[in-house]
Amino acid sequence: MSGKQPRRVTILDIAREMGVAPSTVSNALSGKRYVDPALVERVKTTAERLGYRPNPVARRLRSGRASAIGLFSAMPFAVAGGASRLGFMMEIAATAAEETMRSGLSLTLVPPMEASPPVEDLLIDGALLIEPARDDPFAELLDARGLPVVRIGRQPGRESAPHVDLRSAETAAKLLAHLEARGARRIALMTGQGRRASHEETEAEYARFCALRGMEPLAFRLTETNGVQGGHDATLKLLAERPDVDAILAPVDVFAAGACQAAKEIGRRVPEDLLIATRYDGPRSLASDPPLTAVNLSLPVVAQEAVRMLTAMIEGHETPRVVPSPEARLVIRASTGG
Amino acid sequence: MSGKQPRRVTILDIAREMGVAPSTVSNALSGKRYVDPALVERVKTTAERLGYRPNPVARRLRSGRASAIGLFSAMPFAVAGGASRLGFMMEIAATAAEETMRSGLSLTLVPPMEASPPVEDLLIDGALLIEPARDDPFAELLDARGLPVVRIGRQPGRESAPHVDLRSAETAAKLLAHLEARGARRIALMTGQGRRASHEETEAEYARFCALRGMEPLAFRLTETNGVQGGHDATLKLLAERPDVDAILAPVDVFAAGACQAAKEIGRRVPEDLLIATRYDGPRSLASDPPLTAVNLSLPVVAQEAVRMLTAMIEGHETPRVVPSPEARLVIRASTGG
DNA sequence: TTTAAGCGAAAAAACGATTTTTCGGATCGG
DNA sequence: CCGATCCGAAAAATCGTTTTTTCGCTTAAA
Repeated sequence: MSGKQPRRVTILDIAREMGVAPSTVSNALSGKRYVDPALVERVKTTAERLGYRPNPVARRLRSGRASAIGLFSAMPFAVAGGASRLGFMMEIAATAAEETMRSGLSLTLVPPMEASPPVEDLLIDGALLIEPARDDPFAELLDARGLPVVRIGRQPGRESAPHVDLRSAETAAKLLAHLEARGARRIALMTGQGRRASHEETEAEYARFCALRGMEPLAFRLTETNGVQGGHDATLKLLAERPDVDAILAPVDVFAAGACQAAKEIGRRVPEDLLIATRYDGPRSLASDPPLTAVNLSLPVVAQEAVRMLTAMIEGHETPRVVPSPEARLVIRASTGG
Repeated sequence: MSGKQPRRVTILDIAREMGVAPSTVSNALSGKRYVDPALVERVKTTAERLGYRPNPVARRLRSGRASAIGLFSAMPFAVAGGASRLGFMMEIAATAAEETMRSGLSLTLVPPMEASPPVEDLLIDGALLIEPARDDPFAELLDARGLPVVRIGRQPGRESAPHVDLRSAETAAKLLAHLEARGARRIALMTGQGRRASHEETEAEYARFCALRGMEPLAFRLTETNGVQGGHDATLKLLAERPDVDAILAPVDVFAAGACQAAKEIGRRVPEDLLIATRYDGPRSLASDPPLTAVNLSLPVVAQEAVRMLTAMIEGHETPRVVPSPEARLVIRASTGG
């Protein structure tokens, strides 16, 4: 069955085999110091023949070199995790893992958990942090540990930290314009309570939009951990108090899903009587009834960029501190009459 | 910004500070050997006071443990990866990551890639392998390395290897019975070419189903790497040659998605003229037009069980070699008249 | 009273590489 | 011809733990 592992070939085996010093083997293989070219060749051949694979742990202990990065989600459990675990984080994870492996590193998944994971014990050289809020605890732990971090989405209060900008203001503008074009005259906004850039930018854009049109702003911040139920309840209340609302922009997909449910329950047809739109075009927007209009955030590209920034930082290369995400594209579905 | 890092507190600092040996500090903190309880307390206090954080790299180098497991997908790129990266693997990844972290380990994502990832160099103590085919290359590499592996889905030819049984025969039986109940009289089967247990079991179940009813079997194996297009083309051909086919069971979701497309193109209405069902109830089955009837495979539970088995194996505990997945539940959607 | 166990803690070795220091021999200038 | 310089490679130190071995002391058995 699981036969015992044959001991791994080390640099010492090569040295013994050739009758040279381990340091010479190391230098020959890494090219850090000059070694006679003929000897380098012999070392390489021997290493190849013996099947030598450097031990990344040992290498790291001594030199502090890179071997893995972590992907953290700052999103609360009920939004990022929960029953249907798919979504934002996983979409980024898939691409990031591939890009990471391509750089010779590996990607450790640090899911949102009720009990905060032991950040200190993780063997990582850097981290990707998804949509951190203003006082994100992960961000603080990671910064305290002195690790290079690339944020996916600007972190309020840490504008100068390296990040991929998700351009939420533009996304909000697009969605609002779309709702208006579809006939909305009174649009309500439902964002999350977490102090994330996407919420703040969306609110600002919404305020501007309303001001320009003399539309009375109707903005709410819901607790993200309440999930679908939270969106549902808020929508019931909203529609009861303000029956003239004819569109809801709920960037958090679970809230939008809850809004759909609520509308159906009280007999408001979507999209005929009420338009609903969300931000992330993920499984939840598809699974809603009706499916939700959203935007394509090009998360694979975002993830790729983020990994590139992070690996550059780890290796000490220059890299721009802010990289914009590709322009978001509207994905029009039945919830706005697609 | 990131001021220079104050040298990290090591176990040696604690030892010096207290005038005891480093090994005593180690044993006091880890509890591996008996140390006077009063001394343990003092050590812990001192460690706390100095802000000691164990260095995971050094720990790993000495103990040989990577404290991580890998999640491998044997599924070909076009099915598991590609444009829409979500799905089976990611759904398992999300739960597995959480369960893994709960055990004090971390999870490394090894995505399906065109160029096979360097399995030898990964820092892992064990692996989860998703739906390996008979001669799966990952399985061979992992076994050759002597790593504990838990398969998610039985591997043909390696029946005795530890795995979570996905019970594909029962799943197939359920789907076939459902199609029949919805009026199907001539059901075609579209599986993949990879020699996976799920395909083999489904085919066997299908053969039995047909034999019992005197139904002529119409089974096809498509190349999985052809993705949606493959399912699309095969369906066009099938329906042209056998217009009497009134239902298609395509366990691979991309094939089912392709079948939907093809049916629409040639004016066969789904579900009125043609029933279509698939296996995995993931984003692709939701995103199809119409959404696809599928089964809930309880992947979170499956992932959790698999991680538990694997951690038990890594720690050398006893564990059953085969654990059955929960019973699959039909999720009836529009593609079969849901 | 002598010796053998037993015990908790100290000391040392080990993990596998990288980095720094030392060393022997050739080269060169004076 | 002697000493300083330079060079490539060997030797040693290092990274921070864990694991193994050794040690000094007390206690129990003979």
